Amino acid sequence: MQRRHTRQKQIIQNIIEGIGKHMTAEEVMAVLQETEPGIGMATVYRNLNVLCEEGIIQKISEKGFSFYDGNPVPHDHLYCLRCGNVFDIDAPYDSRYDRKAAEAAGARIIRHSTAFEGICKNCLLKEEEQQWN
Amino acid sequence: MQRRHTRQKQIIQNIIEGIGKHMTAEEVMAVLQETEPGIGMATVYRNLNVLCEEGIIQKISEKGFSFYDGNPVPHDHLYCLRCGNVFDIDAPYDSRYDRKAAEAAGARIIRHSTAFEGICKNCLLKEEEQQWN
DNA sequence: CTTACTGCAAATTGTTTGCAGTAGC
DNA sequence: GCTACTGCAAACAATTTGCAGTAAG
Repeated sequence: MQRRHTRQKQIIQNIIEGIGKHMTAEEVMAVLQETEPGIGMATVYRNLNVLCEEGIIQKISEKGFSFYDGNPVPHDHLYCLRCGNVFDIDAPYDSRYDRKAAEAAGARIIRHSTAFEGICKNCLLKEEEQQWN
Repeated sequence: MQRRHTRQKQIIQNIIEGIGKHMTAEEVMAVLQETEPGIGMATVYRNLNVLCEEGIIQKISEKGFSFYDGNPVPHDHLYCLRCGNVFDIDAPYDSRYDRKAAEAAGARIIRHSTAFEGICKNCLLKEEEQQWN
């Protein structure tokens, strides 16, 4: 089944790769509507799934959120318990972790990604300001 | 708002703590029906959420799965790409990881958990058997 | 007695699917 | 021209919510 190159798929890919951060299907849809109204939600989901299969983007499902990330390389995330936002953690991929887990589980590990929970930079700053009131 | 101690909540807690592995809300429901038919799905969800809030159990949402775990201590998981099952990884919690992430993001990290993807022990064994056919 | 909790059904959310029409190749 | 892809609506799964009745304190 030879895959076809369509306008809508190209546009969707451009949006996620261009914006430089992960977004939900809903957010992709919203951006899409600005320039190309009339494209259906189903098309968005279908193309996001295809792009994942092709390894061009990555689907991130953690802590009940679902994001699509233009950067297909596995990387870690921080979930801010205060503001609820999700941030990329820019730390190098540590394959020693894979080896340790492989040993502990007797399994072959392909990749990992870590979900951190805490308070993000912004919320920490806000908290500090509060101290002076 | 003083919380009340109810029979259904106690039963649900017993099930998850007793079974020694994480289970979906659906699975809790199934076990529940064997001994206590008539308890509604909504009650299961409500009590699971309350138990999470109280820190007695833990909700795990990764890779599109949602589990409830009787062990509230954060720990890592392996998602088998072959059989689709989820396994606990029994490795000690490494807080150095938290410190590294805190530094990289300028954030305060409370905890983390890592999702590994790979091939589980069972599937590796099956694969080996295939070699001889 | 008071009101938090229950069981049911209906609502909501996020995502997928069926189908007739459209458009890549 | 063939058939994969689209847009829409309907279907779906997982979870939450509204409500009248029940039971914990």
